[in-house]
Amino acid sequence: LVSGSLEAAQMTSRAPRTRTATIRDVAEMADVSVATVSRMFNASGPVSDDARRRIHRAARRLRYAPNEAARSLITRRSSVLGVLLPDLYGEFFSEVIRGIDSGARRHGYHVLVSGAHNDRSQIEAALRAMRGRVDGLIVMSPDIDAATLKANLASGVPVVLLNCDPAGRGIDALNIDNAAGAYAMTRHLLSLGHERIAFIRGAEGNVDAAERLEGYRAALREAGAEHHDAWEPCGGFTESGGHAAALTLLRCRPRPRAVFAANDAMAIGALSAFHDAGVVVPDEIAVAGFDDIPTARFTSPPLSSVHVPIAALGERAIERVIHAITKKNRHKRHRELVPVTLVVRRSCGAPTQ
Amino acid sequence: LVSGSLEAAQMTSRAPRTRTATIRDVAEMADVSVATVSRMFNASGPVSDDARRRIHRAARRLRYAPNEAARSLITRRSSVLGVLLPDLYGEFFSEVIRGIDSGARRHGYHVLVSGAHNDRSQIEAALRAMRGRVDGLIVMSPDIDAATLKANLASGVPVVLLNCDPAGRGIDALNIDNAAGAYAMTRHLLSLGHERIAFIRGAEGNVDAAERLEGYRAALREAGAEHHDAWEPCGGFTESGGHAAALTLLRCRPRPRAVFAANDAMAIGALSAFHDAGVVVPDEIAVAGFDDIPTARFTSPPLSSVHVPIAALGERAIERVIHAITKKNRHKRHRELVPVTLVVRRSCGAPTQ
DNA sequence: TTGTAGGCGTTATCAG
DNA sequence: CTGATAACGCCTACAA
Repeated sequence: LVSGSLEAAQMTSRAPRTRTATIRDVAEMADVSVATVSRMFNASGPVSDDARRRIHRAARRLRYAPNEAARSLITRRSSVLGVLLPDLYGEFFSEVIRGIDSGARRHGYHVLVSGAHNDRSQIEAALRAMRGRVDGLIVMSPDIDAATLKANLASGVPVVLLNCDPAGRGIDALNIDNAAGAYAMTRHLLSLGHERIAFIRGAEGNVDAAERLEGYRAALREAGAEHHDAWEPCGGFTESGGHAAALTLLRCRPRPRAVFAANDAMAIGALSAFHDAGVVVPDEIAVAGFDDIPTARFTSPPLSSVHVPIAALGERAIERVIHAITKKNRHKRHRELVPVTLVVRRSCGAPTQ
Repeated sequence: LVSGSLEAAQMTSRAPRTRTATIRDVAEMADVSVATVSRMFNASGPVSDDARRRIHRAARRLRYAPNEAARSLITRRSSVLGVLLPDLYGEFFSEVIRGIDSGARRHGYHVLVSGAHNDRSQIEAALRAMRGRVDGLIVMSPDIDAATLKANLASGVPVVLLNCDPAGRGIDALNIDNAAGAYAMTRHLLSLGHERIAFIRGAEGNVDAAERLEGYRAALREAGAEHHDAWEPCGGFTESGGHAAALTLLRCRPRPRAVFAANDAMAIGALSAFHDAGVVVPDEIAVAGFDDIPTARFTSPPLSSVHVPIAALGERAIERVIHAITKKNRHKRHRELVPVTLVVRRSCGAPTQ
């Protein structure tokens, strides 16, 4: 009974705000029809200055905000873009998201993220859950195939594949120019006179990892340089993986003169392993990475790397989805390669810098 | 005319999928009422095995997925949680998001992110845009005040402040135990015999930065250790800021014997500065950081740091919002401190390890 | 166990 | 310039 009366008191004290205001409330208070209110909020038709003023005042007093669910029910668009992520690789991931977010904001979209999908069933579940909540989708899960995508997507939702195997035709794809980057870095290492160059591979089954490996091999092949399978340990894209791989490499005979890691995290792990083993970089062994994450310029020695405009990648992806949403018909689907550049610092033993 | 007939042909070939299926289509094909279909999908009432089978089949053939907009219009919930982020600090940020995402997923929620808000008006815009699209909110913008929050939020949307100034009463807050962590690390440095300890401050106006500074000062004061204002340069939480601050410190007389950075990124910048200057860590100067990001164990020398369970922080935040959503009434709003631990590696010159 | 019908809050199409 | 009013797709009493 006591609690009952307390409740009643509370109800009374804040009675006017018991329900969030609707367009109808605003219309009533401003003494116009809901249609007029709607027209004003969407700039979708003429509204007299007088009505405009009254509506504005009423809306502010009622703290009115349109119900987005109702809007998108009739509009058939949510202004939300979905982003499907793989297991996240530290700084690389955070940069991509930053780019995606800023791009989306600039175009008036929101971002719905869903990360850490390992197996296929999880991806399918995420895909289904996004259905109907998003106007477009950016997919970054390397191991998804076009068929799965099509099967679990609401037909008509534009998709852009980011860093995925673009094998499935008919889907927009955006990729880093991994092969060219790895090729260029390997050539650079070769040009420095390092003959025996090892490579620390990225995650198994990852497209970026595979393409980078390919670029490395192509450069070596072309130069007719020495090469052994043992010089290609896998580091899984993590610092600890790179550390372990570097230790393996140290035991190789002949020992490689340079180590090119498929990403910076692994290169950092390798740097630490060499340091602990008392092997001096770059004098005894040169090191290079891929991605050029912010930390790269602050390792000891500073890390040479292949610069990837990570945030720009995210922004570009956003632009592609939005383009697909806007001009849904007759826009050609194609693969786009984002160019990379070499950043030479001290870890690779180049004379300058 | 030609194009007209082409169009017609296309329409014919894919006529059945011209419009995404609704619950009504499923009901018709399964020869039941929409109510029965709804009951089955929401497990909100009895459905005979026979009907169940037919509905299931129809839904699959039609590739039916409920329209979320319509659902949340009537249900008044979207199963979406909003996350408001500040400018993003690399790895720290990506770890938090990972925790948030995994926590949300486990509870059947989606995550709508919105990042990089600097000034107040941007925050307000983001807040307003989230209105009505989210069931709850996690706010990580340090410079937002409770009043702004209340003014721009739909009333009734639960909020959890993450790493923000919890000054505003009546709002849930989750904070790292910054003071205790900084205090403990400073004590540790002191116990190692380092008398002159400098501190690289984080971003201006950031709560974490302020609390960490406070912990450092408290320990120094308590020990009666030497202290100069010049020993507290600001590094803005970035690697390059830490680098610059370290250079400043090197010019101090007397020169500090240890440097405690308010986060690991700055500590890494400092490490690099000392290395370049030929100052050996930890022999000539000890270094310690805060956060214990993954990279910390791979710097040279490995970085001593205050370990923050970053991902766990995100998960905990999710649990708090969801709790608030579920038992909206009578749940006490309070501040919660996440405990931190000391991780001693080689950079601080401790004898072991 | 099932079906009917009345909203949920907006937008959009018409007449005025 | 303005106002009725019909959707949008779904949930949920209530009745059968």
